Amino acid sequence: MHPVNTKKKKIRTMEELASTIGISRPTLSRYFQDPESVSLSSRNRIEAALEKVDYVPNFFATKMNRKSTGLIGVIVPYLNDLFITKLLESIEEFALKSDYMVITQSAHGDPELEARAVQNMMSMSADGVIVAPIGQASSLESIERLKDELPIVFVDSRFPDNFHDVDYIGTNNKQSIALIVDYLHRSGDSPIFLGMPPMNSNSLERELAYTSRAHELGFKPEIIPVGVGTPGWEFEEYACQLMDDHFSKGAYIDRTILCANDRLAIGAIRAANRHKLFSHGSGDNPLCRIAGHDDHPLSAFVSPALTTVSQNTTGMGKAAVEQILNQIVHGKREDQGRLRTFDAELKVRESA
Amino acid sequence: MHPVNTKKKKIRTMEELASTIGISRPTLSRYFQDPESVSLSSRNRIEAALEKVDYVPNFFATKMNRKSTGLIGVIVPYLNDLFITKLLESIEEFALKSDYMVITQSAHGDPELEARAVQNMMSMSADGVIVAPIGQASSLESIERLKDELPIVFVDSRFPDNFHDVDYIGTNNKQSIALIVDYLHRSGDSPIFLGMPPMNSNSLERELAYTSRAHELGFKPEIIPVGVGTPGWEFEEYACQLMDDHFSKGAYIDRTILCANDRLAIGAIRAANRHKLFSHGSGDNPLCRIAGHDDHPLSAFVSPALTTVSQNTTGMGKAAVEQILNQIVHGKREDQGRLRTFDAELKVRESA
DNA sequence: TAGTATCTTTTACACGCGTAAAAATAAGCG
DNA sequence: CGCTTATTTTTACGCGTGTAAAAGATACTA
Repeated sequence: MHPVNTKKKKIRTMEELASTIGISRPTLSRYFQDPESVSLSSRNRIEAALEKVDYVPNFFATKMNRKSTGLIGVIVPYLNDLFITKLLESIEEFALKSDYMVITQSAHGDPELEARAVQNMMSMSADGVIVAPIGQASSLESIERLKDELPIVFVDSRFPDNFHDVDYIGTNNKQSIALIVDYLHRSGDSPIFLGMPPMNSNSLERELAYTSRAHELGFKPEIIPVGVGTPGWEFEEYACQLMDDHFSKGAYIDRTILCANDRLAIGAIRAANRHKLFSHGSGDNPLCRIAGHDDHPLSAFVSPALTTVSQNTTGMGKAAVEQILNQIVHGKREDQGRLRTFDAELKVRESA
Repeated sequence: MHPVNTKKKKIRTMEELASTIGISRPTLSRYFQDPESVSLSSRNRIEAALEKVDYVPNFFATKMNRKSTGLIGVIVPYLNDLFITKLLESIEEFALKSDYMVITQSAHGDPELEARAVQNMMSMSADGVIVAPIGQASSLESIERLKDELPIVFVDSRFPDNFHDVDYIGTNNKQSIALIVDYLHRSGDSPIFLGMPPMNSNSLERELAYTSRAHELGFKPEIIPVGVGTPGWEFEEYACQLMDDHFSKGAYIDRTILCANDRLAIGAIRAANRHKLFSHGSGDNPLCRIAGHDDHPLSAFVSPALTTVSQNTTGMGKAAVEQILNQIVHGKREDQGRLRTFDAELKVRESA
């Protein structure tokens, strides 16, 4: 009737489609898995029919009776963090390039939900799972079961004590922290360290890397004591309040503060601005300096723009996919998981 | 052997589990769907067995032959935006409360991927789909097909011209813009408007709301001309460059700028800071004022802290789930989709 | 042209579970 | 204790597709 917006004929099953084309269903099935696996004449007839028809294969039926589901699961600790979402986008990009579909589940910071996500992955028999764990509060038993059942890769954060046989993709905290510590040390006052709440492996690794580098450079490491109470995931708020308290008492106001990540740094900068620690003096001689870690997408837009080191999220996402595909293809798991850590790059801006 | 970390016996199918318990598989099946639907004695035997055993039902098989899959699909335009991720978390929270599982697919700003996401949702026969469309570039045909097949709800952004029969959850832009315009107007200079690239319905609605309110208040609306070139999704960068250009020429440096969203405002504030438009004069008398829209999680942490209006993301997520559940339960779709728009709240901070 | 090797399609069965209908069991009642 | 009814379990079938094995078609050789 209407030349435009013509409704195509709705076809529900492959059987139906096969009979309207006049071939057998298995032939059609093989076409969908690989168009080359069918003779040219069949291929042409199928493709001609697909033009005039509205058919979507049933997801469940296609995955059900198959050795490989073509699914890569991704479990993230939460979504409200641009570092995580950048990583996620990168993972999806590279998984898609290898014709894998990505199923993402966020734990929303809750170990129970993380355990449920693990269950879902096993239930869907994903070909492999990329896990950015919540951290210390993670449901270790469930992740351990996941490990026994499916290929897995840790990304961003890991468990130092267990899981030695699991591949890990992350930042080379030793290198990245040394990079920024060196810069701060040579460009001015030696830095003190504002850690993040001890939630995942990065917390500890970065603090240790800072201490170690301080010793190497010959200055005394100094860690800002964290407040009481559980800080939760709102790093900006946490750091802002903590530093606001300190600054109010006159503490640390003329120091160089290295923050364990950019979100903390953004909070700290906010606190410093409130106390006018940057605009002090008419010239370009601020009282304090603040640096971060990650190169958060917004770190260039706060004022003063945050000096930091950039994590290679794209590389990490790509590597995570590579590692999981490697396990999927080669099957065997080594006794010792492969570690791939990425070096960071210095991003000197204004805050230090 | 080891008292701790005992590996439970791995059971692969329901059949297997049923036979080890000594009951029939359908009884077990009914237990998993509703433990109450099984006699107490059977229930006890099943639960006792489940303690000693490691069994996860097959996801695909459970969803396959069922009228309702218990899945709610969510299609988002991209993930690198904290407004979107907050919305997503809220949607997941409320979906979970109703025992639905959420499947999220990001289009990564790409209409082709959005179309693929739509296909996936149909392929999985989700019970309903919540769509935050890319915007004008969206693959309209595919969304239209989705609409014909499954219950859907638009959230955040919609298509004004078509889809009158689709439910919509969003911000009451008319109210929210009026709120901030009124505030700016009465507290100082009348605002000029920095729009976002015309990508989704909010772009146009907010600009119109601004113009309309200006007329009502009796001042002349003024819209900052957008630069050439396609701005992409990096709003901060876009606004920062645009305003940096303007400020360099001395344009708008003493004006009140209302930005269509916080990400633009954060970019604009950055540009203003570069030109020292806030720190001008020793007192609290900045040259320019900047306001935003959304209450982005980081807007309180830039300096000056961003004055804005807050979108009720929690309410919107909850409403989206409610609407989709409503469609799922009652089935019938009205000729006219239900619109639920949420009023915003004024957040006066420092930037205006 | 018969015979053999190769490529393609079809037949037949499987996957793990949901669910309606049939069978079995339990409960209630005179 | 026999009969009826309510409850629970089991039998039997189906979901939409993948895939191995059988059948068929085609090409190539002698």
